[in-house]
Amino acid sequence: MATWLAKTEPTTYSWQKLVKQKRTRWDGVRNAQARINLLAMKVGEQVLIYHSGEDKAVFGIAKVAKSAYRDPSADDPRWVCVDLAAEKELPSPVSLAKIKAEPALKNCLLVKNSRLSVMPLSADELRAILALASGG
DNA sequence: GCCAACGTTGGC
DNA sequence: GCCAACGTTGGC
Repeated sequence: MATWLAKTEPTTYSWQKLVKQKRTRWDGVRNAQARINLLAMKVGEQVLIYHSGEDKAVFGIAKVAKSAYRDPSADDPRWVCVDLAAEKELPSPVSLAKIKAEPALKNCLLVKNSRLSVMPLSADELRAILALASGG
């Protein structure tokens, strides 16, 4: 089972808003590589939600509620979106600084490719982030 | 098909 | 506010 990380600008759409709404359409992704990742998501897979901009931290875990389908917010029918449902909030947010300071996460795409908005996480990377979230 | 110019994202 | 990294566009 794959795990993912999706970025959002909290002023545009935040983890807190997802918790309130319980479920949302994750649309607006306009990057070819991110699109490939969206297409690979399967229902039930976990997606860490990361805030860029002011917060720069992972806040919670969502689950894929609906796999990729045409993004109605795009003119070009090739862009896709998924539906995500809030699953659980991390015990504490994991900041980008902590992620960068953690040797196990040195090569994760969040660090390596700061402009990618939807990316896969390896099992080890997920473990490392969750460990940081519970104070480890 | 190459590459310079430009736009955007996102960290600092 | 700045700039590096990256993607896209358009002239050739």
